[in-house]
Amino acid sequence: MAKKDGQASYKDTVNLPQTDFDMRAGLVTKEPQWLAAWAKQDLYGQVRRARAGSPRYVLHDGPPYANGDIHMGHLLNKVLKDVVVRYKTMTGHDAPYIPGWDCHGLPIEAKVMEELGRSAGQMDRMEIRRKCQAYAAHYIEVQKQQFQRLGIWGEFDKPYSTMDGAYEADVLEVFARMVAEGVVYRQLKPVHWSIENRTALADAELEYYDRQDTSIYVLFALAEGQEALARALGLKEPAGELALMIWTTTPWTLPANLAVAVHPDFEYTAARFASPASPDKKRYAIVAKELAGRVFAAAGVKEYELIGTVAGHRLAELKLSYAHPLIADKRCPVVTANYVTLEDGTGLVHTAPGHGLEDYGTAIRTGLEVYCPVQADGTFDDTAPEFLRGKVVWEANDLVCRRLTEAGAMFHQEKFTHSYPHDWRSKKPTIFRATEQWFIAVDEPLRTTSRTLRDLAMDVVAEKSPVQFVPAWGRNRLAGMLESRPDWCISRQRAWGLPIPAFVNPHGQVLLTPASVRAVADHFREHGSDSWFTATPSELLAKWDRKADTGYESHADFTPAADDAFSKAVDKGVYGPEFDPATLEKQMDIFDVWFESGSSWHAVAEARKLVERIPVDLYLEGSDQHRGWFQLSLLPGLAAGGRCPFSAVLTHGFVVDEQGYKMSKSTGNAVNVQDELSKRGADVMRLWVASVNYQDDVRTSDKLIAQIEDAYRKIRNTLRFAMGSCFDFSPEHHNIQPAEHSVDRWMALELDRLTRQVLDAYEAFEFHKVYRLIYEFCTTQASSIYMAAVKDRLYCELPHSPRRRASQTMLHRMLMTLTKLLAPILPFTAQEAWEFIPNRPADEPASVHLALMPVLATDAVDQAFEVRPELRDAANWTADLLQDGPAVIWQRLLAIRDEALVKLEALRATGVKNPLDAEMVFHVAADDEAHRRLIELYLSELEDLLGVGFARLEADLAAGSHAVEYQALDTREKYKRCERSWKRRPDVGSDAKYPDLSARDAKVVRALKQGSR
RNA sequence: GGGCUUGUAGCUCAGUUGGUUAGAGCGCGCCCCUGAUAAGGGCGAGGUCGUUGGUUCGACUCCAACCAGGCCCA
Repeated sequence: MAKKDGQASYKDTVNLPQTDFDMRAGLVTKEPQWLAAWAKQDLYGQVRRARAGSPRYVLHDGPPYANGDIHMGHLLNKVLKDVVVRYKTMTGHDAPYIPGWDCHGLPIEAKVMEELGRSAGQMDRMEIRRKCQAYAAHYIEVQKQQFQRLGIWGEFDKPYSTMDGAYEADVLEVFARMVAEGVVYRQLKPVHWSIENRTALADAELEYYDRQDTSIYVLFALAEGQEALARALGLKEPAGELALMIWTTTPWTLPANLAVAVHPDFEYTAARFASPASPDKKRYAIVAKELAGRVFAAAGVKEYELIGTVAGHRLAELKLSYAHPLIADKRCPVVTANYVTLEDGTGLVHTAPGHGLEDYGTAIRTGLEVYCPVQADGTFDDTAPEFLRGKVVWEANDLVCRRLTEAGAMFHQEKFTHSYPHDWRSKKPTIFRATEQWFIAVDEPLRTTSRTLRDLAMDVVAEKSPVQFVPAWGRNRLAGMLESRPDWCISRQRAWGLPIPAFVNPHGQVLLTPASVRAVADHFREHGSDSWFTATPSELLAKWDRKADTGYESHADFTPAADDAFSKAVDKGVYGPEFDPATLEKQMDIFDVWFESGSSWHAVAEARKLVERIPVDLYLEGSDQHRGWFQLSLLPGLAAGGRCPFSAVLTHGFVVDEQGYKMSKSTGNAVNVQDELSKRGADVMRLWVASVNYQDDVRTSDKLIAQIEDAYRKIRNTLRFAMGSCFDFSPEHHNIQPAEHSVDRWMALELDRLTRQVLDAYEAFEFHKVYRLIYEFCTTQASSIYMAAVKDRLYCELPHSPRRRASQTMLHRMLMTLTKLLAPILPFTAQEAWEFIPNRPADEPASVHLALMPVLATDAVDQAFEVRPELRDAANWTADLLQDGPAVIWQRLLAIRDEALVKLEALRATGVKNPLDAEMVFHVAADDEAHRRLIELYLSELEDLLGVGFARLEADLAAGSHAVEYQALDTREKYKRCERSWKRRPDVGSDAKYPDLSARDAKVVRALKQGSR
């Protein structure tokens, strides 16, 4: 048919988009290729060199733990960091990023021990350490690959690792400074202890099994304050003995009893009863009123009488003391404690600070000694009552019970079964036993500032502090923890870690001075911390000048707290004079891993010269790190670095499932990073990260990520269409400023608006705003409105026509802008797009990652949006509404577009499926100059914005009307169709030579014919 | 149990100092285009703003309690 031929021939005269930028991303296969290419050309190195000398921006990496594959939490954290680093780089900063790994610690050691199984018992520390070292090294490599696959940029060739000798030496330097500040001390503290393996155990190493024990109710006879108590209770005559009744399931801890704890708010009463031991003698037992019934029922005592009540805090205030039931002449006090409950026992709690964490806390609070008569092998030492010395705690149970019965102190005993912690390796029951531990004092003045660590830390989180918290509540959360935190226990009794470089002399005195620590640090720097286990003290202290070391003297005035237990530990010889390396012995404690990572501000940021001195610009971690890395970097930073290590802290929430529940392997709701990655590619995952508001917990599932993939495609296709439309365009030769009343002008404004809002959002770390802004721009402004509108001129106008070139100018600018704005989030796609942008300006670098973010003409956006409020109401529009900012005029035009589209939709229902088969008539009143002029000026643009074949204006409404009325008409009978532009218009056929073309198209085809001759 | 924190359409997010029928994009449904085509466009239906009280002329917005999540502790 002739018609078909005509179509075919005109198609050759139309400027259809051309591009090789694939519609389908193929990220899964392409991304590894990009990575390989970038590695080959050392693109990261190029970027760093390009920014050398520029203002620094340092995001200091908090080290993930080197075990296992990365999970969604890692992905979230690392991508956020990468977006920050890339954005800062693109705003002209030199933004180095040194990724790190936390290597020491129990999870790896436990895993290694588990894998080794039974043979573990036979291994020495060095064997364990070597296995752990290999394990950590393996996962550093694994995670390094996985992070890089996500497009994370950084010094992956030279990452930091906490098991590196130089790093370890730098941690010790931080420690040495803290020793010099006088905040490091040693003190007893109860820990889970395995008698079998003579070692402290971590919670993870405990297994709970049922065990039968003896539970006993014991009467502690009052020694002092009987009368006062009798009065308080309202007893007429204390015609018998008053005693405090306690309950315990570990009789062997009674020798270490130092106090009885009561709850300040509970009511206590005196229960008069006939003692089974001496039925004729009346005794009064003090118990919590609410528990009295249960206690006597348990003992089978039916006859008793409750007399009077007294509040717990009164009991403490009365200065009572009781006679220790096992130790002659020993008197112990009544203290208060909030952890006392009414669930079990008597409401009075046997307190042995050497054998329980809560008891220990009470001891610290009330000044009790942390007394532990039980030795490492589970036997009692010589400070214990004679009948127990040398006996293991398990046999002591019966001995103690017998002694209590003999003394008439046993009220009742019974066997019972409970869940009890056992050593996971020996499967034997564990005990709580106080051992010497190292601490950082938070309430001792530093020697150089005379202020305590807690005070300094509270300054950092104070309202007026310059340290920035994103989101702001991070400040609060950190403050709450710092306010109430106890001294930091930094020692662990494990193999896989950095040794605390303390030595003991034959007198039992400990050597630990800034100089001795630094000497060991020197040794570690060269040989690694393994040398602690292989070298002799003399070798380790080779660089220590014993005579010159006055470190211990400088601590002569160190009297932390008016606390007996504390002073005693110091007196025990933390700093003593007699230290000959030849006679010293190494101590085997290692550091809490938090001390190692908490020193990274020095071991990395300062040691690697990222900054001359802290603070760095940003720490960015999950919200759990308020207790972890944020806090435990802050303390060493303040003590050893003299200041807070960070200028800003950014926190993100946790990755949870679609319903908002935490992800776990057991419930099977976890999203697997590798699966998603191999299905969708890194850029999709990165876009997901950017799309969520990380300040809260972020929900995810395969379904939700699939939705993000749709968004990715939309963005990609927006770029693609713009690229295709610019195939014959070069900004250098063809740039044309948008015509005054063109939709290009609007696009220019929209691009400026987008750019400013996106850059603002990046600055505020609000990446989900970046995402939303760009995405909505692509769907609405670019795709739905602009590109649809300018298609006709791009396709049908003469290639060099100003009308077409002006739109290409905008599209090209859009390409450059969008690609740059997207680059921090979609590094792969942005680079790919960058290379496909036709005729990139010569002053732009070969890689988008070397480029700088677009710069905005100042306040152009504001001016464009300037509006006079009185003109908001259409009834007030006058001719000078055209004096408003162009963005405001365009708001009105787009409103007109919306209303007209509804009419068009209605017309569609009558059979006009294609808008090109319709014409839009705008009706206004002749005296409504505002609307008349507006539509007149923009009539051709409205035609394209609506996608109709033809648009016209009629000033035929009643005078005084300020409305626009829309009429969508079917033109299939009325006008002929232009076979080139497919528009139905009155001017089709006006050129006799081209009867099937509109005037514009006839002119274009004529020109093309001439041109080709 | 405590500290911090979150709860607006199926999803991701907006909702300005409390003020008319709570918005956007996606998804979904219906339709169109076939010169962005494993693309593009139009229209439409979806919300008792976690619940319950309270303050107020008026509350998604302020207060309280509760419910359900999350992190960290105990």
